[in-house]
Amino acid sequence: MSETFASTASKAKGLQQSCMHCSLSNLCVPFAVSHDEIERLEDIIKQGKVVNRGEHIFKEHSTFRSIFAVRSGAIKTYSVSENGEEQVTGFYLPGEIIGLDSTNTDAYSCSAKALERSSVCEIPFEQVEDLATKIPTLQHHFFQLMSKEIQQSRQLTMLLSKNTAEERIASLIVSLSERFKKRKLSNIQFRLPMPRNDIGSYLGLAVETVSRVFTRFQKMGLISVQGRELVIENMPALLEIIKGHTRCIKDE
Amino acid sequence: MSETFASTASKAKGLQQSCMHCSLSNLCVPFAVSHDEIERLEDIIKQGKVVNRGEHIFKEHSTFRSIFAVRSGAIKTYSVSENGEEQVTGFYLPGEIIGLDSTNTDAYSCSAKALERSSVCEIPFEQVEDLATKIPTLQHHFFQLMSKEIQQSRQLTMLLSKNTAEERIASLIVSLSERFKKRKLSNIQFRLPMPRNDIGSYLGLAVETVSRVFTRFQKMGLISVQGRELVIENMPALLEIIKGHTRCIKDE
DNA sequence: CGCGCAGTTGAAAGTTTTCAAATGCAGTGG
DNA sequence: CCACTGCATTTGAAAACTTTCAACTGCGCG
Repeated sequence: MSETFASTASKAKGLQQSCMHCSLSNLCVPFAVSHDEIERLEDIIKQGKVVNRGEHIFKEHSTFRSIFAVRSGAIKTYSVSENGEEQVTGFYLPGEIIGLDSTNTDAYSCSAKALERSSVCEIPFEQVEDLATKIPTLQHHFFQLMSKEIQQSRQLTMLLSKNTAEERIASLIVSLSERFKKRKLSNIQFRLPMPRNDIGSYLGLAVETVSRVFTRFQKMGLISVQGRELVIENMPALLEIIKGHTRCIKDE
Repeated sequence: MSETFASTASKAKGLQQSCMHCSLSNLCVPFAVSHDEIERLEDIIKQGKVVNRGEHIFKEHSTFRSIFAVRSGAIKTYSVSENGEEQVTGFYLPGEIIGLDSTNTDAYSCSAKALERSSVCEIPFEQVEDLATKIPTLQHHFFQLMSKEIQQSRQLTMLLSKNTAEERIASLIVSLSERFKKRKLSNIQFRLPMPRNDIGSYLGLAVETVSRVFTRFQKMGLISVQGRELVIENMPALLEIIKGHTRCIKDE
Protein backbone atom coordinates (compact mmCIF):
# COMPACT_ATOMS: atom_id res chain seq x y z
CA MET A 1 0.00 0.00 0.00
CA SER A 2 2.61 2.50 1.03
CA GLU A 3 4.61 1.65 -2.08
CA THR A 4 1.77 2.57 -4.32
CA PHE A 5 1.44 5.90 -2.65
CA ALA A 6 5.16 6.51 -2.68
CA SER A 7 5.42 6.15 -6.41
CA THR A 8 2.40 8.34 -6.81
CA ALA A 9 4.11 10.89 -4.63
CA SER A 10 7.30 11.06 -6.63
CA LYS A 11 5.36 11.48 -9.82
CA ALA A 12 3.63 14.38 -8.17
CA LYS A 13 6.79 16.43 -8.51
CA GLY A 14 6.19 16.62 -12.19
CA LEU A 15 3.18 18.55 -13.29
CA GLN A 16 0.02 16.70 -13.79
CA GLN A 17 -2.26 19.51 -14.60
CA SER A 18 -4.36 17.16 -16.59
CA CYS A 19 -4.93 14.67 -13.80
CA MET A 20 -8.46 14.55 -12.67
CA HIS A 21 -7.88 13.63 -9.07
CA CYS A 22 -4.88 15.15 -7.39
CA SER A 23 -2.62 12.49 -5.95
CA LEU A 24 -2.32 14.44 -2.73
CA SER A 25 -6.02 14.80 -2.20
CA ASN A 26 -5.77 12.20 0.52
CA LEU A 27 -3.62 14.66 2.41
CA CYS A 28 -5.30 17.97 1.83
CA VAL A 29 -8.85 16.72 1.33
CA PRO A 30 -8.81 13.46 3.22
CA PHE A 31 -12.49 13.19 3.97
CA ALA A 32 -15.03 10.92 2.42
CA VAL A 33 -17.30 12.74 0.04
CA SER A 34 -19.26 11.46 -2.85
CA HIS A 35 -17.80 11.35 -6.31
CA ASP A 36 -20.12 14.13 -7.29
CA GLU A 37 -18.91 16.31 -4.45
CA ILE A 38 -15.28 15.73 -5.31
CA GLU A 39 -16.05 16.96 -8.80
CA ARG A 40 -17.74 20.07 -7.58
CA LEU A 41 -14.73 20.72 -5.40
CA GLU A 42 -12.31 20.17 -8.22
CA ASP A 43 -14.31 22.52 -10.37
CA ILE A 44 -13.36 25.44 -8.19
CA ILE A 45 -9.72 24.44 -7.66
CA LYS A 46 -7.11 25.63 -10.10
CA GLN A 47 -4.63 22.83 -10.05
CA GLY A 48 -0.95 22.74 -10.68
CA LYS A 49 0.21 26.32 -10.82
CA VAL A 50 4.01 26.29 -10.90
CA VAL A 51 6.13 28.77 -8.98
CA ASN A 52 9.87 28.98 -9.29
CA ARG A 53 12.25 29.30 -6.39
CA GLY A 54 12.03 32.78 -4.93
CA GLU A 55 8.71 33.61 -6.57
CA HIS A 56 5.75 34.69 -4.53
CA ILE A 57 2.46 32.87 -4.33
CA PHE A 58 0.93 35.85 -2.64
CA LYS A 59 2.18 38.94 -0.87
CA GLU A 60 1.29 40.42 2.48
CA HIS A 61 -1.40 43.12 2.23
CA SER A 62 -2.50 42.12 -1.25
CA THR A 63 -6.16 41.25 -1.70
CA PHE A 64 -7.12 37.94 -0.19
CA ARG A 65 -9.02 35.63 -2.51
CA SER A 66 -7.65 32.13 -2.30
CA ILE A 67 -5.94 29.68 -0.08
CA PHE A 68 -3.38 27.36 -1.63
CA ALA A 69 -2.57 23.70 -1.26
CA VAL A 70 1.06 22.79 -1.76
CA ARG A 71 1.38 19.99 -4.22
CA SER A 72 5.12 19.71 -4.61
CA GLY A 73 8.15 21.65 -3.47
CA ALA A 74 8.28 23.79 -0.34
CA ILE A 75 6.90 27.17 0.61
CA LYS A 76 7.74 29.60 3.37
CA THR A 77 5.44 32.24 4.76
CA TYR A 78 6.75 35.40 6.35
CA SER A 79 5.80 38.82 7.56
CA VAL A 80 7.77 42.00 7.54
CA SER A 81 7.79 43.56 10.98
CA GLU A 82 7.50 47.27 11.64
CA ASN A 83 11.24 47.69 11.75
CA GLY A 84 11.48 46.22 8.29
CA GLU A 85 12.84 42.80 9.10
CA GLU A 86 11.54 39.67 7.48
CA GLN A 87 10.25 37.09 9.88
CA VAL A 88 9.47 33.56 8.75
CA THR A 89 6.17 32.30 10.16
CA GLY A 90 5.93 28.86 8.62
CA PHE A 91 7.26 26.20 6.28
CA TYR A 92 4.80 24.27 4.14
CA LEU A 93 5.33 20.93 2.45
CA PRO A 94 3.17 19.02 -0.05
CA GLY A 95 -0.31 18.28 1.24
CA GLU A 96 -0.32 21.34 3.51
CA ILE A 97 -2.44 24.43 3.11
CA ILE A 98 -1.37 28.09 3.08
CA GLY A 99 -3.42 31.17 3.75
CA LEU A 100 -5.92 30.00 6.34
CA ASP A 101 -4.81 32.74 8.67
CA SER A 102 -5.97 35.35 6.19
CA THR A 103 -9.56 34.26 5.76
CA ASN A 104 -10.78 36.81 8.28
CA THR A 105 -9.49 39.83 6.38
CA ASP A 106 -9.50 41.29 2.93
CA ALA A 107 -5.75 41.09 2.70
CA TYR A 108 -3.18 38.37 3.19
CA SER A 109 -1.59 38.64 6.61
CA CYS A 110 1.72 37.29 5.40
CA SER A 111 3.64 36.63 2.21
CA ALA A 112 4.23 33.19 0.72
CA LYS A 113 7.34 32.49 -1.28
CA ALA A 114 8.63 29.30 -2.90
CA LEU A 115 11.79 27.90 -1.35
CA GLU A 116 12.27 25.76 -4.43
CA ARG A 117 10.39 25.09 -7.65
CA SER A 118 6.94 24.18 -6.43
CA SER A 119 3.47 23.45 -7.61
CA VAL A 120 0.37 24.68 -5.82
CA CYS A 121 -3.38 24.40 -6.20
CA GLU A 122 -5.34 27.60 -5.85
CA ILE A 123 -8.59 27.33 -3.92
CA PRO A 124 -10.83 30.43 -4.04
CA PHE A 125 -12.06 30.80 -0.50
CA GLU A 126 -15.43 32.36 -1.19
CA GLN A 127 -16.36 29.41 -3.29
CA VAL A 128 -15.22 27.07 -0.56
CA GLU A 129 -17.53 28.85 1.84
CA ASP A 130 -20.42 28.56 -0.61
CA LEU A 131 -19.78 24.92 -1.19
CA ALA A 132 -19.27 24.27 2.51
CA THR A 133 -22.81 25.31 3.33
CA LYS A 134 -23.99 22.66 0.90
CA ILE A 135 -21.57 19.92 1.89
CA PRO A 136 -21.44 19.60 5.67
CA THR A 137 -18.41 17.31 5.58
CA LEU A 138 -16.54 19.99 3.69
CA GLN A 139 -17.43 22.57 6.28
CA HIS A 140 -16.36 20.17 8.97
CA HIS A 141 -13.13 19.54 7.16
CA PHE A 142 -12.27 23.20 6.99
CA PHE A 143 -13.10 23.75 10.62
CA GLN A 144 -10.73 20.92 11.35
CA LEU A 145 -8.01 22.30 9.15
CA MET A 146 -8.19 25.66 10.82
CA SER A 147 -8.35 24.22 14.27
CA LYS A 148 -5.30 22.14 13.55
CA GLU A 149 -3.55 25.25 12.33
CA ILE A 150 -4.31 26.98 15.61
CA GLN A 151 -3.03 24.04 17.54
CA GLN A 152 0.17 23.86 15.58
CA SER A 153 0.78 27.53 16.00
CA ARG A 154 0.21 27.09 19.74
CA GLN A 155 2.74 24.36 19.82
CA LEU A 156 5.28 26.48 18.06
CA THR A 157 4.58 29.18 20.59
CA MET A 158 5.20 26.76 23.42
CA LEU A 159 8.36 25.65 21.76
CA LEU A 160 9.65 29.19 21.48
CA SER A 161 8.64 30.30 24.91
CA LYS A 162 10.34 27.63 26.91
CA ASN A 163 12.97 25.85 24.97
CA THR A 164 16.63 26.24 24.30
CA ALA A 165 18.20 26.53 20.88
CA GLU A 166 18.90 22.82 20.88
CA GLU A 167 15.35 21.86 21.71
CA ARG A 168 13.98 24.16 19.03
CA ILE A 169 16.18 22.80 16.31
CA ALA A 170 15.62 19.21 17.35
CA SER A 171 11.90 19.92 17.18
CA LEU A 172 12.13 21.35 13.69
CA ILE A 173 14.14 18.39 12.47
CA VAL A 174 11.68 15.92 13.94
CA SER A 175 8.72 17.86 12.63
CA LEU A 176 10.13 17.85 9.11
CA SER A 177 10.92 14.18 9.46
CA GLU A 178 7.36 13.37 10.45
CA ARG A 179 5.93 15.40 7.64
CA PHE A 180 8.14 13.72 5.07
CA LYS A 181 7.07 10.41 6.48
CA LYS A 182 3.44 11.34 6.00
CA ARG A 183 4.25 11.83 2.34
CA LYS A 184 5.75 8.35 2.26
CA LEU A 185 9.23 9.72 1.79
CA SER A 186 12.23 8.86 3.89
CA ASN A 187 11.93 10.24 7.37
CA ILE A 188 15.58 9.75 8.23
CA GLN A 189 17.26 11.26 5.22
CA PHE A 190 16.07 14.34 3.44
CA ARG A 191 17.03 17.70 2.08
CA LEU A 192 16.25 20.81 4.13
CA PRO A 193 14.29 23.02 1.76
CA MET A 194 15.26 26.23 3.57
CA PRO A 195 18.50 28.08 4.28
CA ARG A 196 19.87 28.38 7.84
CA ASN A 197 18.81 31.93 7.63
CA ASP A 198 15.13 31.06 7.48
CA ILE A 199 15.48 28.39 10.14
CA GLY A 200 16.88 31.02 12.46
CA SER A 201 14.13 33.46 11.68
CA TYR A 202 11.47 30.83 12.19
CA LEU A 203 12.87 29.57 15.48
CA GLY A 204 13.87 32.94 16.83
CA LEU A 205 17.60 32.26 16.74
CA ALA A 206 20.58 33.95 15.15
CA VAL A 207 21.89 32.19 12.05
CA GLU A 208 25.14 31.56 13.83
CA THR A 209 23.35 29.77 16.63
CA VAL A 210 21.57 27.54 14.14
CA SER A 211 24.84 26.68 12.52
CA ARG A 212 26.50 25.97 15.83
CA VAL A 213 23.73 23.68 16.99
CA PHE A 214 23.83 21.72 13.75
CA THR A 215 27.54 21.29 14.21
CA ARG A 216 27.11 20.26 17.82
CA PHE A 217 24.41 17.72 16.92
CA GLN A 218 26.70 16.27 14.32
CA LYS A 219 29.57 15.98 16.76
CA MET A 220 27.23 14.23 19.17
CA GLY A 221 26.29 11.74 16.48
CA LEU A 222 22.64 12.76 16.37
CA ILE A 223 22.62 13.79 12.75
CA SER A 224 24.83 14.18 9.70
CA VAL A 225 24.59 17.40 7.78
CA GLN A 226 26.26 18.58 4.64
CA GLY A 227 24.74 21.83 3.60
CA ARG A 228 21.07 21.11 3.14
CA GLU A 229 21.36 17.34 3.12
CA LEU A 230 20.44 15.84 6.45
CA VAL A 231 20.49 12.34 7.87
CA ILE A 232 19.04 11.54 11.26
CA GLU A 233 21.45 9.16 12.96
CA ASN A 234 19.89 8.93 16.38
CA MET A 235 16.20 9.68 16.45
CA PRO A 236 15.61 8.57 20.06
CA ALA A 237 18.22 11.04 21.26
CA LEU A 238 16.60 13.84 19.28
CA LEU A 239 13.25 13.01 20.83
CA GLU A 240 14.91 12.95 24.21
CA ILE A 241 16.22 16.46 23.64
CA ILE A 242 12.78 17.71 22.65
CA LYS A 243 11.31 16.38 25.86
CA GLY A 244 13.66 18.77 27.62
CA HIS A 245 16.01 18.32 30.51
CA THR A 246 18.48 16.53 28.29
CA ARG A 247 21.43 18.77 28.73
CA CYS A 248 23.77 18.48 25.82
CA ILE A 249 27.39 18.34 26.81
CA LYS A 250 29.17 21.28 25.29
CA ASP A 251 32.80 20.55 26.13
CA GLU A 252 33.88 17.01 26.63
CA MET B 1 -13.88 59.26 31.27
CA SER B 2 -11.68 56.60 32.66
CA GLU B 3 -13.49 56.88 35.99
CA THR B 4 -16.86 56.21 34.47
CA PHE B 5 -15.57 53.22 32.64
CA ALA B 6 -13.79 51.91 35.65
CA SER B 7 -16.98 51.79 37.63
CA THR B 8 -18.77 50.11 34.78
CA ALA B 9 -16.03 47.54 34.85
CA SER B 10 -16.60 46.62 38.41
CA LYS B 11 -20.29 46.29 37.81
CA ALA B 12 -19.63 44.00 34.87
CA LYS B 13 -18.05 41.60 37.28
CA GLY B 14 -21.46 40.88 38.70
CA LEU B 15 -23.54 38.28 36.96
CA GLN B 16 -26.28 39.04 34.53
CA GLN B 17 -27.58 35.59 33.94
CA SER B 18 -31.09 36.68 33.36
CA CYS B 19 -30.48 38.87 30.33
CA MET B 20 -32.04 37.47 27.19
CA HIS B 21 -29.54 38.89 24.81
CA CYS B 22 -26.06 38.74 26.13
CA SER B 23 -24.58 42.18 26.53
CA LEU B 24 -21.41 40.99 24.91
CA SER B 25 -23.01 39.47 21.85
CA ASN B 26 -21.68 42.35 19.82
CA LEU B 27 -18.22 41.10 20.68
CA CYS B 28 -18.51 37.35 20.33
CA VAL B 29 -21.31 37.24 17.76
CA PRO B 30 -20.88 40.55 16.01
CA PHE B 31 -22.49 39.68 12.69
CA ALA B 32 -25.84 40.72 11.39
CA VAL B 33 -28.33 37.90 11.54
CA SER B 34 -32.05 37.95 11.72
CA HIS B 35 -33.84 37.97 15.03
CA ASP B 36 -34.95 34.44 14.35
CA GLU B 37 -31.39 33.28 13.78
CA ILE B 38 -30.19 34.91 16.96
CA GLU B 39 -32.84 32.98 18.80
CA ARG B 40 -31.83 29.70 17.26
CA LEU B 41 -28.30 30.46 18.26
CA GLU B 42 -29.25 31.33 21.78
CA ASP B 43 -31.20 28.12 22.01
CA ILE B 44 -28.05 26.10 21.84
CA ILE B 45 -25.97 28.33 24.09
CA LYS B 46 -25.95 27.71 27.80
CA GLN B 47 -25.48 31.18 29.18
CA GLY B 48 -23.91 32.41 32.33
CA LYS B 49 -22.20 29.48 33.92
CA VAL B 50 -20.16 30.82 36.83
CA VAL B 51 -16.68 29.56 37.63
CA ASN B 52 -14.77 30.62 40.71
CA ARG B 53 -11.16 31.62 40.74
CA GLY B 54 -9.00 28.56 40.24
CA GLU B 55 -11.80 26.38 38.91
CA HIS B 56 -11.53 24.67 35.56
CA ILE B 57 -13.82 25.25 32.63
CA PHE B 58 -12.36 22.24 30.91
CA LYS B 59 -9.28 20.10 31.27
CA GLU B 60 -6.74 19.00 28.73
CA HIS B 61 -7.49 15.53 27.32
CA SER B 62 -11.08 15.52 28.51
CA THR B 63 -13.77 14.98 25.88
CA PHE B 64 -14.27 17.97 23.63
CA ARG B 65 -17.87 19.04 23.28
CA SER B 66 -18.14 22.78 23.58
CA ILE B 67 -16.34 25.99 23.05
CA PHE B 68 -16.87 28.78 25.58
CA ALA B 69 -17.37 32.50 25.32
CA VAL B 70 -16.05 34.52 28.23
CA ARG B 71 -18.69 36.84 29.54
CA SER B 72 -17.01 38.32 32.57
CA GLY B 73 -13.81 37.77 34.48
CA ALA B 74 -10.66 36.32 32.96
CA ILE B 75 -9.54 32.86 31.90
CA LYS B 76 -6.16 31.35 31.23
CA THR B 77 -5.48 28.35 29.06
CA TYR B 78 -2.48 26.13 29.60
CA SER B 79 -0.93 22.83 28.70
CA VAL B 80 1.27 20.58 30.72
CA SER B 81 4.42 19.72 28.84
CA GLU B 82 6.00 16.30 28.80
CA ASN B 83 8.30 17.18 31.65
CA GLY B 84 5.33 18.08 33.77
CA GLU B 85 5.53 21.85 33.73
CA GLU B 86 2.51 24.05 33.23
CA GLN B 87 2.73 26.38 30.30
CA VAL B 88 0.24 29.18 29.82
CA THR B 89 -0.95 29.41 26.22
CA GLY B 90 -3.42 32.27 26.43
CA PHE B 91 -5.37 34.81 28.43
CA TYR B 92 -9.01 35.39 27.59
CA LEU B 93 -11.13 38.38 28.47
CA PRO B 94 -14.87 39.00 28.08
CA GLY B 95 -16.06 38.69 24.50
CA GLU B 96 -13.33 36.23 23.61
CA ILE B 97 -13.76 32.56 22.79
CA ILE B 98 -11.94 29.56 24.24
CA GLY B 99 -11.53 26.11 22.79
CA LEU B 100 -11.35 26.76 19.05
CA ASP B 101 -8.03 24.98 18.91
CA SER B 102 -9.67 21.77 20.03
CA THR B 103 -12.36 21.48 17.39
CA ASN B 104 -10.26 19.12 15.32
CA THR B 105 -9.95 16.48 17.98
CA ASP B 106 -12.09 14.54 20.41
CA ALA B 107 -10.25 15.98 23.38
CA TYR B 108 -9.36 19.46 24.56
CA SER B 109 -5.81 20.32 23.66
CA CYS B 110 -5.35 22.50 26.71
CA SER B 111 -6.93 23.25 30.05
CA ALA B 112 -8.88 26.39 30.85
CA LYS B 113 -8.93 27.80 34.35
CA ALA B 114 -10.52 30.92 35.80
CA LEU B 115 -8.07 33.58 36.95
CA GLU B 116 -10.84 35.23 38.89
CA ARG B 117 -14.56 34.67 39.42
CA SER B 118 -15.86 34.52 35.87
CA SER B 119 -18.93 33.78 33.87
CA VAL B 120 -18.88 31.88 30.60
CA CYS B 121 -21.35 30.77 27.94
CA GLU B 122 -21.09 27.19 26.79
CA ILE B 123 -21.53 26.62 23.06
CA PRO B 124 -21.81 22.98 21.97
CA PHE B 125 -19.69 22.80 18.87
CA GLU B 126 -21.56 20.08 17.02
CA GLN B 127 -24.68 22.16 17.15
CA VAL B 128 -22.78 25.15 15.89
CA GLU B 129 -21.64 23.11 12.92
CA ASP B 130 -25.20 21.99 12.24
CA LEU B 131 -26.52 25.48 12.48
CA ALA B 132 -23.67 26.87 10.42
CA THR B 133 -24.68 24.83 7.40
CA LYS B 134 -28.07 26.47 7.60
CA ILE B 135 -26.91 29.99 8.35
CA PRO B 136 -24.09 30.96 5.98
CA THR B 137 -23.25 34.09 7.97
CA LEU B 138 -22.73 31.95 11.01
CA GLN B 139 -20.39 29.68 9.13
CA HIS B 140 -18.57 32.70 7.84
CA HIS B 141 -18.33 34.12 11.32
CA PHE B 142 -16.75 30.98 12.70
CA PHE B 143 -14.28 30.78 9.85
CA GLN B 144 -13.37 34.33 10.72
CA LEU B 145 -13.04 33.62 14.41
CA MET B 146 -10.74 30.72 13.78
CA SER B 147 -8.72 32.57 11.23
CA LYS B 148 -8.27 35.42 13.65
CA GLU B 149 -7.16 32.95 16.28
CA ILE B 150 -4.52 31.62 13.91
CA GLN B 151 -3.35 35.11 13.18
CA GLN B 152 -3.12 36.04 16.82
CA SER B 153 -1.21 32.94 17.64
CA ARG B 154 1.14 33.74 14.77
CA GLN B 155 1.69 37.16 16.18
CA LEU B 156 2.51 35.79 19.57
CA THR B 157 4.94 33.46 17.88
CA MET B 158 6.58 36.37 16.15
CA LEU B 159 6.75 38.22 19.42
CA LEU B 160 8.46 35.34 21.15
CA SER B 161 10.84 34.55 18.39
CA LYS B 162 12.38 37.94 17.99
CA ASN B 163 11.79 40.16 20.93
CA THR B 164 13.47 40.93 24.17
CA ALA B 165 11.82 40.67 27.57
CA GLU B 166 10.98 44.35 27.43
CA GLU B 167 9.32 44.11 24.04
CA ARG B 168 7.30 41.10 25.10
CA ILE B 169 6.01 42.67 28.25
CA ALA B 170 5.26 45.96 26.54
CA SER B 171 3.31 43.97 23.96
CA LEU B 172 1.28 42.18 26.57
CA ILE B 173 0.46 45.42 28.34
CA VAL B 174 -0.62 47.07 25.12
CA SER B 175 -2.60 44.02 24.05
CA LEU B 176 -4.51 43.98 27.33
CA SER B 177 -5.04 47.70 27.05
CA GLU B 178 -6.54 47.35 23.58
CA ARG B 179 -8.77 44.52 24.64
CA PHE B 180 -10.07 46.45 27.63
CA LYS B 181 -10.74 49.36 25.34
CA LYS B 182 -12.79 47.15 23.05
CA ARG B 183 -14.95 46.39 26.05
CA LYS B 184 -15.37 50.11 26.68
CA LEU B 185 -13.27 49.98 29.79
CA SER B 186 -10.33 52.17 30.58
CA ASN B 187 -7.39 51.34 28.41
CA ILE B 188 -4.88 53.19 30.54
CA GLN B 189 -5.75 51.91 33.97
CA PHE B 190 -6.69 48.36 34.76
CA ARG B 191 -6.06 45.38 36.93
CA LEU B 192 -3.87 42.57 35.62
CA PRO B 193 -6.00 39.47 36.05
CA MET B 194 -3.01 37.13 36.21
CA PRO B 195 -0.04 36.68 38.53
CA ARG B 196 3.51 37.46 37.39
CA ASN B 197 3.98 33.77 37.33
CA ASP B 198 1.55 33.26 34.48
CA ILE B 199 2.84 36.26 32.61
CA GLY B 200 6.28 34.71 32.67
CA SER B 201 5.01 31.35 31.52
CA TYR B 202 3.00 32.94 28.71
CA LEU B 203 5.86 35.11 27.48
CA GLY B 204 8.60 32.57 28.01
CA LEU B 205 10.36 34.50 30.74
CA ALA B 206 11.36 33.75 34.31
CA VAL B 207 9.14 35.34 36.93
CA GLU B 208 12.06 37.37 38.15
CA THR B 209 12.59 38.83 34.71
CA VAL B 210 8.95 39.85 34.54
CA SER B 211 9.23 41.54 37.88
CA ARG B 212 12.43 43.34 36.92
CA VAL B 213 10.98 44.62 33.67
CA PHE B 214 7.90 45.95 35.43
CA THR B 215 10.16 47.74 37.87
CA ARG B 216 12.31 49.10 35.06
CA PHE B 217 9.26 50.33 33.14
CA GLN B 218 8.07 52.07 36.26
CA LYS B 219 11.43 53.75 36.83
CA MET B 220 11.37 54.90 33.24
CA GLY B 221 7.95 56.45 33.80
CA LEU B 222 6.20 54.21 31.27
CA ILE B 223 3.80 52.68 33.73
CA SER B 224 2.84 52.62 37.38
CA VAL B 225 2.33 49.25 38.98
CA GLN B 226 1.29 48.25 42.45
CA GLY B 227 0.78 44.55 42.53
CA ARG B 228 -1.88 43.84 39.93
CA GLU B 229 -3.00 47.42 39.47
CA LEU B 230 -1.48 49.02 36.42
CA VAL B 231 -1.58 52.50 34.93
CA ILE B 232 -0.09 53.26 31.55
CA GLU B 233 1.73 56.58 31.89
CA ASN B 234 3.39 56.79 28.52
CA MET B 235 1.65 54.84 25.81
CA PRO B 236 3.70 56.21 22.91
CA ALA B 237 6.89 55.05 24.58
CA LEU B 238 5.44 51.57 25.08
CA LEU B 239 4.49 51.41 21.44
CA GLU B 240 7.96 52.58 20.55
CA ILE B 241 9.45 49.72 22.52
CA ILE B 242 7.22 47.19 20.77
CA LYS B 243 8.39 48.42 17.43
CA GLY B 244 11.83 47.37 18.52
CA HIS B 245 15.16 49.09 18.36
CA THR B 246 14.24 51.24 21.32
CA ARG B 247 16.98 50.26 23.62
CA CYS B 248 15.97 50.82 27.19
CA ILE B 249 18.66 52.32 29.30
CA LYS B 250 19.42 50.03 32.19
CA ASP B 251 21.85 52.09 34.24
CA GLU B 252 21.71 55.81 34.04
C1' DC C 1 -0.10 36.53 65.05
C1' DG C 2 2.01 33.41 62.04
C1' DC C 3 2.02 30.80 57.74
C1' DG C 4 2.34 30.72 52.97
C1' DC C 5 2.33 32.49 48.64
C1' DA C 6 3.26 36.38 45.36
C1' DG C 7 6.40 39.66 44.22
C1' DT C 8 11.03 41.96 44.41
C1' DT C 9 16.09 42.29 44.44
C1' DG C 10 20.98 41.02 44.16
C1' DA C 11 24.86 38.39 42.38
C1' DA C 12 26.74 34.66 39.80
C1' DA C 13 26.24 31.47 35.99
C1' DG C 14 24.83 30.20 31.57
C1' DT C 15 22.99 31.00 26.85
C1' DT C 16 22.55 33.45 22.93
C1' DT C 17 23.66 37.41 20.20
C1' DT C 18 26.70 40.36 17.97
C1' DC C 19 30.71 41.53 15.50
C1' DA C 20 34.45 40.00 12.60
C1' DA C 21 36.50 37.09 9.54
C1' DA C 22 37.35 32.88 7.07
C1' DT C 23 35.63 29.19 4.05
C1' DG C 24 32.76 26.96 0.72
C1' DC C 25 29.70 26.75 -3.18
C1' DA C 26 27.41 28.23 -7.35
C1' DG C 27 26.38 30.79 -11.27
C1' DT C 28 28.55 34.24 -14.61
C1' DG C 29 31.58 36.08 -17.83
C1' DG C 30 35.99 35.93 -20.00
C1' DC D 1 37.52 25.62 -18.45
C1' DC D 2 38.80 28.86 -14.96
C1' DA D 3 38.73 33.10 -12.35
C1' DC D 4 35.46 36.14 -10.11
C1' DT D 5 31.62 37.79 -7.48
C1' DG D 6 28.07 37.08 -4.30
C1' DC D 7 25.66 34.57 -1.04
C1' DA D 8 25.37 30.85 2.49
C1' DT D 9 27.62 28.66 6.18
C1' DT D 10 30.91 28.17 9.76
C1' DT D 11 33.91 29.66 13.63
C1' DG D 12 35.93 32.45 17.26
C1' DA D 13 35.77 35.82 20.95
C1' DA D 14 33.60 39.42 23.43
C1' DA D 15 29.31 41.52 24.84
C1' DA D 16 24.57 41.43 26.24
C1' DC D 17 20.58 39.31 28.24
C1' DT D 18 18.11 36.11 30.86
C1' DT D 19 18.06 32.53 34.13
C1' DT D 20 19.08 30.52 38.33
C1' DC D 21 19.81 30.51 43.15
C1' DA D 22 19.14 32.81 47.50
C1' DA D 23 17.15 35.81 50.43
C1' DC D 24 13.96 39.29 51.74
C1' DT D 25 9.46 41.91 51.78
C1' DG D 26 4.60 42.41 51.67
C1' DC D 27 0.00 40.95 51.95
C1' DG D 28 -4.15 38.09 52.81
C1' DC D 29 -6.24 34.56 55.52
C1' DG D 30 -7.02 31.14 59.08
